Amino acid sequence: MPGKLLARSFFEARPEQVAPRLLGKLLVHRTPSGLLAGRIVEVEAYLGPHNTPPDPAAHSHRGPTPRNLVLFGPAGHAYVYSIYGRYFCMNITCEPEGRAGCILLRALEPVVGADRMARNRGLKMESGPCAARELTGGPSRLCQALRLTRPEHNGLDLLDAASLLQVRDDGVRVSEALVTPRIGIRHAAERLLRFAVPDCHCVSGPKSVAKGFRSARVLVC
DNA sequence: AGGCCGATCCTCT
DNA sequence: GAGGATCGGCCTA
Repeated sequence: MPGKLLARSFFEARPEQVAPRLLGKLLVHRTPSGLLAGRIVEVEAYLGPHNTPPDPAAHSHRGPTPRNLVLFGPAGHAYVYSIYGRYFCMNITCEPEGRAGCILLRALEPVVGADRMARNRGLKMESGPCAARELTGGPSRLCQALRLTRPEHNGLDLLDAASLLQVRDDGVRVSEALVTPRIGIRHAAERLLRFAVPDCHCVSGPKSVAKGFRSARVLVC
């Protein structure tokens, strides 16, 4: 297994603070047929209802429901939900237990098992820099590539050595992050809560968004 | 390169 | 009963 597990305290903080620091970390899935791993290169922060101003784009906006209950539990767990009847998206919970807040994973860079990810996505294995974006560039694409589903993975502890799904730190540091509005939402569409590795060819969205047109760069502390 | 559209179904009101 | 943190195909240019 590459790298080491992260401390719970890493995630027991505000999502907008955790999100940029999550860039460069590994998402590792131990499947029956082998290890799948990708480096996190694009994320979005979604804020819990205790915040002022509130975040109407967040699933936790109107308080706990059967679907979003995991968001109000302890930090460092997987929140996986289904969308548009066909896809899944994966988040990591933040904030101390009792408060909601999470980080949506929007893109990975394939690290281990790219050939199997391509098969999981129903793609032929091509070479070149364009392939990675099609493989794991997008919140539902990365779930498909790593075989992540709500029934199997929602609520899993990502910081437990025994867990099949983990977030790990292999020492790679991302010093700078691109900050832009979040993608694909109706409410609070102007807030700068999307964070991406600058100039990464794996990030999702239209090219203008991917390249960070009209965005800011911040140092990651 | 960008915009529109349909697929498809779960969740909450 | 409506709408959604998406994707891929097809259209225009």
